[in-house]
Amino acid sequence: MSTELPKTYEPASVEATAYQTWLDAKAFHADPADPGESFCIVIPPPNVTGALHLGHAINNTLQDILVRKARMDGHNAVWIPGIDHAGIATQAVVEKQLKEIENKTRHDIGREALVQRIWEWKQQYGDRILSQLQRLGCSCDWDRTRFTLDDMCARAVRETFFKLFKDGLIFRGKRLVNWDTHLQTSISDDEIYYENVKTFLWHIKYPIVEGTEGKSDEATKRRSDEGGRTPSPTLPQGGGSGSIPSPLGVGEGGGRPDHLVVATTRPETMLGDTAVAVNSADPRWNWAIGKFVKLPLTNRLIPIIADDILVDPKFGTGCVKVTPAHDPNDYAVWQRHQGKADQIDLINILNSDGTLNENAGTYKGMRRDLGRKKVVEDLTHQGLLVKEEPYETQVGHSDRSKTAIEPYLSDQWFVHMAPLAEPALEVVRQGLVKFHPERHAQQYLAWLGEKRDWPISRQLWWGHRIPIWSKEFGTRAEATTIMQEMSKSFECENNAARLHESDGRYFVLVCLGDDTCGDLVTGKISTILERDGFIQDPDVLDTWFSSALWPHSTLGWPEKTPDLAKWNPTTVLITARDIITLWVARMVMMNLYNMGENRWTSQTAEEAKTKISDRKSEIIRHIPFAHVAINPTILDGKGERMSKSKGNGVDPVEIIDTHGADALRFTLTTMATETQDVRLPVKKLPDGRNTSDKFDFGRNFCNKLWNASRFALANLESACPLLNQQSTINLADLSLADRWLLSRLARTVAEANAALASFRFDHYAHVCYEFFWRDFCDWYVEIVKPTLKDPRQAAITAPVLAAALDQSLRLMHPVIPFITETIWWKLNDVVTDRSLPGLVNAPAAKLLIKAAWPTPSASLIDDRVEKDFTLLQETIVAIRNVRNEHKVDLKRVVQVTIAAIDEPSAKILLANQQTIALLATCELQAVKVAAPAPADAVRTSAGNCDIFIAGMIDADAEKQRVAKRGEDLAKLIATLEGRLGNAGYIAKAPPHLVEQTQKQLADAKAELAKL
RNA sequence: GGGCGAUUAGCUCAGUUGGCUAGAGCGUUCGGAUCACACCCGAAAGGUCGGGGGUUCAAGUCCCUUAUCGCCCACCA
Repeated sequence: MSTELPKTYEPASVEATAYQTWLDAKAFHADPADPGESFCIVIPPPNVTGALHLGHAINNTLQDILVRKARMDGHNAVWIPGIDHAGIATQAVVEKQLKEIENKTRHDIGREALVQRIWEWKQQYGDRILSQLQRLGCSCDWDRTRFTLDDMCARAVRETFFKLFKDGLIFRGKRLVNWDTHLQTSISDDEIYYENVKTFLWHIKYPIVEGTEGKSDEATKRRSDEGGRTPSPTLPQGGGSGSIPSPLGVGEGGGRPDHLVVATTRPETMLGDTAVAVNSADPRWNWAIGKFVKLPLTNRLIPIIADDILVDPKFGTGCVKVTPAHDPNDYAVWQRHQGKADQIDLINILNSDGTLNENAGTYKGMRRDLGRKKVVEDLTHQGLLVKEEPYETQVGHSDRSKTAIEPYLSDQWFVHMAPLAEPALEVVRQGLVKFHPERHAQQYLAWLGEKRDWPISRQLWWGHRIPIWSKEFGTRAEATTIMQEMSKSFECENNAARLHESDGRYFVLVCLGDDTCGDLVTGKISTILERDGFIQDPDVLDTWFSSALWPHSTLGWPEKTPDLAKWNPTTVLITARDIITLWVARMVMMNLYNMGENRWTSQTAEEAKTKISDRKSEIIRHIPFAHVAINPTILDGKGERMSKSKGNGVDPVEIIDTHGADALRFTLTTMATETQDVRLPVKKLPDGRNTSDKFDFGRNFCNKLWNASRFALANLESACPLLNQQSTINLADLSLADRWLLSRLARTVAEANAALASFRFDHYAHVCYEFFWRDFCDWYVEIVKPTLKDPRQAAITAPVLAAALDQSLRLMHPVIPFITETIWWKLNDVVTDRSLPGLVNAPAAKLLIKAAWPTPSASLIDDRVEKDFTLLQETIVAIRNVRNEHKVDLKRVVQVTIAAIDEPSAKILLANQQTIALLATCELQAVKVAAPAPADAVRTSAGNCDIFIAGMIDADAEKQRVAKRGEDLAKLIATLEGRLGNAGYIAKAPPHLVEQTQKQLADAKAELAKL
């Protein structure tokens, strides 16, 4: 017997073999020259820092489903795998290791050595991630595995940076960044977490100075130079007598106070204050606008300005100290007032390590917490501290170093977003890029719509080094001259130079797009530059900069490769919703920019809209992907997001060990709904590994498939002679069950197609489950058991069984590839041709992964057949039901008489009486219209046919059963009568519904009457 | 504070444009070692669809409101 298959499906014994077979057959490998419609998915590259968890498992399972389906559809399909170098996260991990094992910092070993160590680390952990994907069954084209820091990606990064620089979209600027004083790097907003900290709100007196004599600060000078205009034209005259009395700082003389009070949680930052802001509509303070205060401890004079955005008069004292260099809101004030009459200064008081610098005067060198203590002490001594009130606030901390972040003014590189964002917004608005579910587009549009400039420099060593060399010159003229000379010697188009002015200093910045196109004699351009005193920027790029290029950089861009021509735009991106902004939006921007012929940008929304409307067919070739499908978030048992940083991630390999890869995949796929996140309680095994009962669902399904296949294979083998002399089978030769099964099969394939086309993975898994377990196993297989033993009947049944199994395996292969592939080989051994000519086409294939997707003839879908079969099912269930209620022994054959409602029903039931007898363990006495009820028989019904079962002796059980049915009917009748009694219903509801209700009522009444 | 989502059986979730006596799996109860499968088979119990309004002939489904939970964004000196 060919079914030496074990009774229970053992994933471990087949998975490795199947996977190796696919690899050996190069089944994952794609060639752009091959025929077939392009289908491409690029993997969301997992961070090299961590092992994969179940969140990755669901994401990659869904991708694998689509790519396997596409392959079976005959598309030229490729799935590009890869890993992200994850800048700060990776460097932090290796630095931590360095500290723990060797007690060294990165400065001890230097840039090159550290980067070398990170590469070693990457090798080890990157391989682990790839092997996890392989255990999961991912059919990635491993020959095309990329790393965001490899040479191919680096080339794309340099080229992109260069183009952006040349187009003026990259600029250098001083910005307030989130500064990690420990790692001494800027970090992005998403790398910050907030902690509640109990501190104080200190209220500090700032004395008001009448007049402006004695002031010497720049801002005042500038204002004087500009003619001493009134700072705030909206200032109402004679304020101060307003109805709100000032509780604080009322001076002895007159009605006006001689000082104002500000409140702060960070008193040490007052050393960098450059203004005090009030609301122009606040009568308590608006009279003071334009005056000055003497900043305590430093004795600098700083202006009182109006800023209605910053200051909420209802909050606190109504006066806000402004420290532009150390607070994001205050920085915004500085920006708002730049170039205006009341522009203010910007003073940085911190060093990059978080200590106070020379601008902090006598506090220089102190750490920020010490400085704070000292400032409070000194203010207290001077009697300027009004109040110290307990206060709880949230302080941002670095995700990596766990230390408090500091808003810090620093030189950074930025990408100017607006011109890139407009086209990216428009392609989504116009539906060239579609989100699934659609609502996620909102987040994308909202975020991108802000067009906030993108800070791309990171003070790290691990990453793409910024391809800029710079040198300072004494004067603008000198710098300009050098620029001109350089432009002569730079024949190559791939380099650009620009003059940069900062704080009155002049720099020449040179961006090298392609360092290799220098003079062949003198060598690389960078070498020449460095010889001339230019130095390369020490910073590296934000990881997202390289990730943003992923859909084209992985395919070889900027080279015009066959891969790129074939597979970009890619077909669909599947990702988690938390990186819609950081990643998805940027990919859309950069693909449009890089792949568009003329590095297209748009200054206005209108311009973008017009261009895209007019040239849709062209633009559609420049998007990175046509669809973005968002997969659910995996939560742990407590409902918290599974993530590496939280440490609650579960390794999919542990689940695969206990349940099998297919069970994991199938279960996760049923959970991939559009709305719900997936809550996955896990439990610890004695050996410390995790597992979860949730995956029993998938494991059971696989086991069912395994055993149904064992049954089918054993029976097909014995029917083999019949199969090989197979003659054409006509629909008319088939039994009701055969035709029903084929109808259900065809319907299921259609539903699966629709589900996958709309990224409803849960629907796909669901229809597979229903068809295979419920229809195929529970009904069809049970019905054909005796048929298969009769050679005459088996001549029809066996081919149908073989075809149905063949199609089922194809249908389910994308979600459960290992088990279906393994069974496929066995099926190939037993029956070579499973086609039913004209009905089911089943082209032979050695490997299922390369087989054709099922395409049973649509004409097989037959509502009439399905309805007739339902009558058969209901009849059987009704008899089983009564048997169970009466506790009839399973083996006891009961006598049944069926009084059919009409001739067609009688005909169906009569034709299938053997099936009824078999599945309901009964003997049919009579099946005909209006058959008389035998004496002492219990009555039940199905499809309005009366079913009489003789020999039921449990009177109590019967009484109960009848009573319950009577109650149900009474309820139903009341509902239906109510509906029909409603004049509106009769008048307005569609006639077929009214008719249906009337019929239901009549049937219910008739049944009740018979009870 | 703004945006999005969720709330349906003990648990985890489906429920397509409003039109069923609201479904599934697990769990529970009853019956079963039947020769594909006990990771199984047959059957049953279990829900006024978070609360309150409204629209409609008809609401789990649409609108308003409210409560609770989750996520994203912006964050109060």
